[in-house]
Amino acid sequence: MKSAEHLPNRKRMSDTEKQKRLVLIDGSGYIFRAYHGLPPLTRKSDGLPVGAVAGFCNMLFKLIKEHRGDDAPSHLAVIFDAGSKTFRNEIYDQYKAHRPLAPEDLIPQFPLIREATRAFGLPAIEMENFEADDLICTYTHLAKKDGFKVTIISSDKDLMQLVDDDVSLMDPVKGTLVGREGVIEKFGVPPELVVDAQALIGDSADNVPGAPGIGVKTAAQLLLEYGNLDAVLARAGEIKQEKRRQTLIDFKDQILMSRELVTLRCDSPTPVDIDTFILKEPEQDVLLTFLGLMEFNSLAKRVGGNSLSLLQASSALDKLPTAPILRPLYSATKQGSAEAAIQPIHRETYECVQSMEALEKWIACAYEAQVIAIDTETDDLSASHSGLVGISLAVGVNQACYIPLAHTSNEGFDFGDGGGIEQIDFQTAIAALKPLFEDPTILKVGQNIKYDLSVLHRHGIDVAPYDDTMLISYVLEGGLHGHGMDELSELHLGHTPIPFKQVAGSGKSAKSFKYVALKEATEYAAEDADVTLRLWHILKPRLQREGLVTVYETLERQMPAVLSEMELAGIRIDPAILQSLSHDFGTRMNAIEQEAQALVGRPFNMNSPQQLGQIFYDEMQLTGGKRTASGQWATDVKVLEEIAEGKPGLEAGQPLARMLLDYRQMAKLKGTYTDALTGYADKNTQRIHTSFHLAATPTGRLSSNEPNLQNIPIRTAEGRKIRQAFIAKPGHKLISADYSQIELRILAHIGDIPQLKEAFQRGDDIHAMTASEMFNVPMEEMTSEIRRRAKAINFGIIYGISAFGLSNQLGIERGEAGRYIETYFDRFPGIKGYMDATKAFVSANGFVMTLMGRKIHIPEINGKGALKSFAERAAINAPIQGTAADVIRRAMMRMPQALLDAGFTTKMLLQVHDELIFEAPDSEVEAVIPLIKHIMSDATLPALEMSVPLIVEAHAALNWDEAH
DNA sequence: GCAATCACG
DNA sequence: GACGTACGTGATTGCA
Repeated sequence: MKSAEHLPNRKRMSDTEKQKRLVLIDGSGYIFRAYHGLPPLTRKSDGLPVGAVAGFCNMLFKLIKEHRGDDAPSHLAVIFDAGSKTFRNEIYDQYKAHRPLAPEDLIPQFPLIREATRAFGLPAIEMENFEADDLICTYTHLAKKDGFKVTIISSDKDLMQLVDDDVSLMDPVKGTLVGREGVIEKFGVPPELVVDAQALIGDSADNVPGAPGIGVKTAAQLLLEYGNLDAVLARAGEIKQEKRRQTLIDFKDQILMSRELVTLRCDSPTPVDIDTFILKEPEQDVLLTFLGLMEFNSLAKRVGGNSLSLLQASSALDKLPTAPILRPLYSATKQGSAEAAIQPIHRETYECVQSMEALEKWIACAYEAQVIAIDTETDDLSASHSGLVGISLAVGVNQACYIPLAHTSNEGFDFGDGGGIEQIDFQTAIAALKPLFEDPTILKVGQNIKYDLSVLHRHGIDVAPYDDTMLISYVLEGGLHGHGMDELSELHLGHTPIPFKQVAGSGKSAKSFKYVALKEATEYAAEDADVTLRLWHILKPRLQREGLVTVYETLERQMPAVLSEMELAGIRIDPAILQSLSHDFGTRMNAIEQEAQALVGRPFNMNSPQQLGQIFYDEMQLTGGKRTASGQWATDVKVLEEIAEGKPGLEAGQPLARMLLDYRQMAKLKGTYTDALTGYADKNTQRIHTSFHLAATPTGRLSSNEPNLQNIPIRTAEGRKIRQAFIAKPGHKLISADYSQIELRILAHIGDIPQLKEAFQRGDDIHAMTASEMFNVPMEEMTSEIRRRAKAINFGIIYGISAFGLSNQLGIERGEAGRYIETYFDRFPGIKGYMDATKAFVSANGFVMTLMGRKIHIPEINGKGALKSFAERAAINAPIQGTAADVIRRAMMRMPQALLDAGFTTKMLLQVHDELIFEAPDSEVEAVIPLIKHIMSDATLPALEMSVPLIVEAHAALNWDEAH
């Protein structure tokens, strides 16, 4: 064995200078082995997946224990892959392109595993754009120059190219050392020819093409015969076997590229010096704290201590270098963080940063703090267009600053010179902040951070990692109150931040933030960052205490980045179509208005419900009209339709009601859509950029505003014309993919209704099936009217049905509606059971939960009478609507990476509750649709297996109307 | 700033 | 027995 060979050498050296031995561990390989080798373990207190972390810790523990004594390494480091893309993707975009995505429950464990490494007192090394193998190669070369012996622990055969007298490779599975002979055994060539051999052989796992038809044997034979790859290629013409000769000539470029791909780089940047790899015992309290927090109790015992309680562990917390994902968990135990956060606000301590020296000082503080709050100020409210005016940072309680970047005193006349205001050059400041904002070890906290992500992205900064206090609050207290900063500040800090109105004015006198004087701007903006950081200290630890970490991590945290990308992409419209529709609607409205005024005999406002009530009930003397809640005459569609039908007492209003119905429809379409939408379109790109709100609804649904693209007409033929104006850019198609009947499917699953589940599994018409069950009509004899009634009942159930509501919807007697409901409950008893259980649960707890664990608070359940009934219906609806919302969120979070990994450039543009809209190049349409369907259909996996299939329908077309 | 209306899921 | 209702959004308009 190798060690015997080197024994004399080492002994001799140990008299004077001990032989330095470096062990480099391929951490990424370890992760996957740990993950696949263990059952999917989760942390007991909050369900965070930690199986791979546990396996990894066990391996490190074993490794350290085994490497004590005589031939113990003097230096050791664990090397990781930094990301999925490296310089090799620039050489060959298909490199590793067929690799499957990391499993969902493994992703949050990557940062934890780096943390585990540090807790064991070992350096965790990675470098963006390079693979772990490149770093291993680089450090190996450096170490050899320094007189080290190197052992690489990895099962990756690529590393065999590094083996020589001073470098050996250890297979962690078999525990065997691979030396020169081992390499020859594997490749048939010595280590120095491994790269040439791999270039010929290729690698299907990494998608390295190599030379078609040439395998290990042939490669070795060729290389040994000609000496090396260059010689093989140069003398390819001499090869006798015709096919082999032709392959080597035809695929020369591909083989050379393959060699470039498999050659490890020994010149990658090195984040730290080898000296820092010097091996030392782990600090017991730090390691035990980590193991305690991970709740690895048996390993903690083996390491030596009794397992520590979180509180006892807190003294060790500050010694632990913390990765962002773990930091918040530690903070849960930090007495004082949350307490410090409620100290009084001192705005006078905020600093206005006007020089690079000052900015560099703040950036240094930010690195020290590791968790900082950021906030951007802009010249208007639209994240996709507004200009960046300044940035504020908070690094601690009352430690906040504002960095003005584009302020000016030339109000109304922006000469771009700042009007003599002293501020750092815009690009210089951006360049200085970019590394901080993108540093993977610094957690950036924002309040509604989607806005800041969008603004900063347009200046070349991709903020990561981040937390969002608005979303943390939403997870903790959704349904109890709003989640805007001012409201949260009042609630948790008892502090009223300076209202925006106070600094920028409101209404007509409102001015852009760039004209706000620096003193006021600093107080306002720095306070926002200060408050945000304080809120984070108070709210984030509660996620863990209340068992909501997984909900936050899997349903919220990625959404700001996903939505920011969608909003910035926007969707293209054809203004000519909208203008032509506007003109058409306008002409017809005018004609109707003339007619109606002639009929009434005087001018009146067609848009005034009040005047209409007067005309119908005072002047025309109609009887039997309804009134609204506030006592006005009701003139909504329902009432107008009754009048238009000419019911007794209402005949006189018939012609006018018809006119109004037509007028109203067109006024709505023109005013809300055809006129307004063109105004939202970007002049250059003709694209509309909506804003999605993540914390607007109690159920987890998104909302869309400015403009609302979730209520574009579809139900009438006239309305659908508006959808035709939403188009794909040239060479592209829009793809609309929507979940079919998702809420009813979720109801079938939650209520465990056998007939519904079976019908969905068979793919039956669900409303017809319901009708058949309820009304004892065989499917073959189903009429559209009976089916319509059943459909209304199905929807009614989702809304927390009442006889009144159903009778209203179907236009039938209340008693009859009541009998329908009884029949329904009789046929589907599971639904009654779900409704009763939900009512009991919400009464006892004040909230209900979705299948994915999102809490929806319904405080009104403690009210009386109508308020309580209202709350009960909301409680019945919330888990259904909320689970559907969770499902599409999961799909959305996975979609961008899935598209990217599969090599598509298709972009996700819009979400409309159960539908996603994409823009795809024509060449991708056919292949991308199955991927989209797959991501959406399987969105609940692996966390939740539905007993009903989630079916997704998708179509592509040039416009939204035809795609749907 | 609220009420009424109506567009969507 | 009265209450007053279908669940969840956002935009526009009129009117105080």
